[in-house]
Amino acid sequence: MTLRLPVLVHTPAHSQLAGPLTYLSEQALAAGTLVRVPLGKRELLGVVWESPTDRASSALDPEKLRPLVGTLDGIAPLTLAWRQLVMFAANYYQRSAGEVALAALPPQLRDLNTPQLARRLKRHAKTTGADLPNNPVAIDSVALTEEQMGAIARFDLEVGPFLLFGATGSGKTEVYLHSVQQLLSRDPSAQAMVMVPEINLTPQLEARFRARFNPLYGDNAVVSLHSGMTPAQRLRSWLAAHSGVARIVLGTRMAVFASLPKLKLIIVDEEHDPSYKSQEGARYSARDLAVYRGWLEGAKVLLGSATPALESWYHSRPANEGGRYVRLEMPSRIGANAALPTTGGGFPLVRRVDMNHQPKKCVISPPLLDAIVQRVARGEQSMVFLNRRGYAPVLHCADCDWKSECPHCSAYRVFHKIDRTLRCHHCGFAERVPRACPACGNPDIAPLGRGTERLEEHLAELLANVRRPNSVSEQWSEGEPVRIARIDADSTRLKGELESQLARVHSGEVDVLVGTQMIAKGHDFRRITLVATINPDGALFSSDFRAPERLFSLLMQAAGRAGRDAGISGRSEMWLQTFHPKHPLFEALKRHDYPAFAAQQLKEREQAAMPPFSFQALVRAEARTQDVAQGFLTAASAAAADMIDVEHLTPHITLYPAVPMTIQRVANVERAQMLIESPSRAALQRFLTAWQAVLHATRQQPEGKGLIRWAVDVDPLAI
DNA sequence: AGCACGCCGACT
DNA sequence: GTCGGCGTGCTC
Repeated sequence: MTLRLPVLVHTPAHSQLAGPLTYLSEQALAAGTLVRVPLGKRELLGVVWESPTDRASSALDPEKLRPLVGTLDGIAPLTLAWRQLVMFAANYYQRSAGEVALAALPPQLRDLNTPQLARRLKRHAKTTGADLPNNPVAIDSVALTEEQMGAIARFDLEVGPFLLFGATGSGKTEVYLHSVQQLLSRDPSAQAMVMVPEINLTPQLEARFRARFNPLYGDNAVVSLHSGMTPAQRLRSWLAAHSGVARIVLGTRMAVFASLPKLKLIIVDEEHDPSYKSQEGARYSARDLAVYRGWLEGAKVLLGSATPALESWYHSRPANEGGRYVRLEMPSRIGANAALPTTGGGFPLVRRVDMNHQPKKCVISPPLLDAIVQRVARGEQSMVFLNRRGYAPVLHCADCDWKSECPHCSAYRVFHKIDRTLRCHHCGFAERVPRACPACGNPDIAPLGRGTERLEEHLAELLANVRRPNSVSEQWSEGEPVRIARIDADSTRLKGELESQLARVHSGEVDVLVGTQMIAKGHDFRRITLVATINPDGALFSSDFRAPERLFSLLMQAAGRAGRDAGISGRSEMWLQTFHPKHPLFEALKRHDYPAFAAQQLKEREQAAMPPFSFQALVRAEARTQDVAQGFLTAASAAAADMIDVEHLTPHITLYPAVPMTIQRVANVERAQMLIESPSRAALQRFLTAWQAVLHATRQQPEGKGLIRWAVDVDPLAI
């Protein structure tokens, strides 16, 4: 008998092909089976989405149904929980299930043909299980602190989800390792997933997990999953996870969709990090999906951070106040020297330089320069942090007021002195720096503002006459010049550059390190005793209501870079140059008091009815002209107003007017957006689901003419 | 998203 | 006279 199978294929949300397509099959295939199906002239990878149905899909001409090509033999069907996760993510983030499902599978699954795949599967089968150590080595247990033991015990006992609020250097990673170890030793088939925000952070975490778990469970026990891997590596990891051979999957946000049939534990490290929110395709939050997936699969979820996202912090308020997460606290730094009262718990001393009382236009204030010079003299390292790469953000002509605008975007091109280019950081357009003003011919065009390149140059000038003590003779007078290095996206473009530059810092070949947030995250610099931030004020009065939260967490992380070595932590310092030294954010930072900062922020958010006290979605539209982009949104909004009455949602949904995006034009495409807000997540979801059809319909209307695309961003991070 | 079909500008 | 630009439309 010929059966009809609903199959998901890669059909983007914009196509008219939503939902599963129906194919004919002679055999009943289990839901979750991977198949190949014809679509038009192409052959695509698909996932059988439900059990076979006899009922004819009403709308479709049965004569048009085509049989599926075949199944991907040797790969077990994806589990119900995985399919439910995909379904939930597709619904919640307003995308098609096919897009989410197929994006979650390794690309090689669709690219390889049947014999190629069979070869890969055979290789995979050979390497599995063969190398299990028959004599599990005793793991080298690290002595745990009281706080760590307390957190682990509660994690073991309670259900969760958990928020591990642990200071930088409090030993969160050891808690992760221990929890995973406990799980794997109790359950011989259980799997764990550990997520980190950035690819850069995977190698060191992988090394630590391998060192701990390979001796126990073999070389395939730990696999990674992130976009920096080759397609072949990704397939290998995916298969290891899917087949249950891999016990631990480490990865970036994409790992949240990995197939782990025996998933029992999910850890999200640095859970506050914005990288967990995808910014293209389905704009999902891997952290939020991790919590949902844990609930789906009955797996424990542990979110870890020294500066949790305000949403997570709010969720972890006491249960009797409505909190849903269990808060585990580890406030102390390991190895902190309590005998040094000035620093308190081994945290760096925060010093604020009031720039109102410094020489005008100075970049590095005299006291900060002096502090850096002192470190150099002592053979210690300093780190100067500026979150803007390039030499200068704008090039300017004082005569005619010309500025280095990008011809394709509503943004300035950044001056990169290293290769003498003006580069647009939005569309990539680059040109050689003109010798004279392109508008009026004035040869005297000047950089405005500064980035890391210019800061590096400036520091070199300021420190030109300073000598570091000669490593052999320790003689101040005969010393060598100060060695300055810069680490940012430009200096680490080539593969392996970041590692080699970090190694130079670690081995002491660098005295002063300049860099963007890249150097503030994750990497341990044991010999740095001074961290300075040049100009953090921008985020204090930003229109983005999340800017203070991001700044606080970035500064806390940056401060955490200083003096992780117990021996020197007592004299490490974090310097802030600011025109607002009394700002509450800096006051809280000085006390290393995240709870106070969070309480103040939450109060503001509550008064302004902003997340987490309201729920938001953003619709973005792109078109050749701003009028078309906004017109489409306005028309869809008007149509929604009618719809809302029907749905009885009016009191719960606020639709704001369509406005140009902050960067209105990128690569000659005009962008507009519209904010939708509701005090109820469920009401917002109901509205968006109903509105989806309206948006599609609006596109067919005259108002949709010329529209390039539109997309919904649920729980957007930046507005 | 692909991949077709389809109608208007600069080239062997 | 063709090659090719990307606008519109279709795929179980």
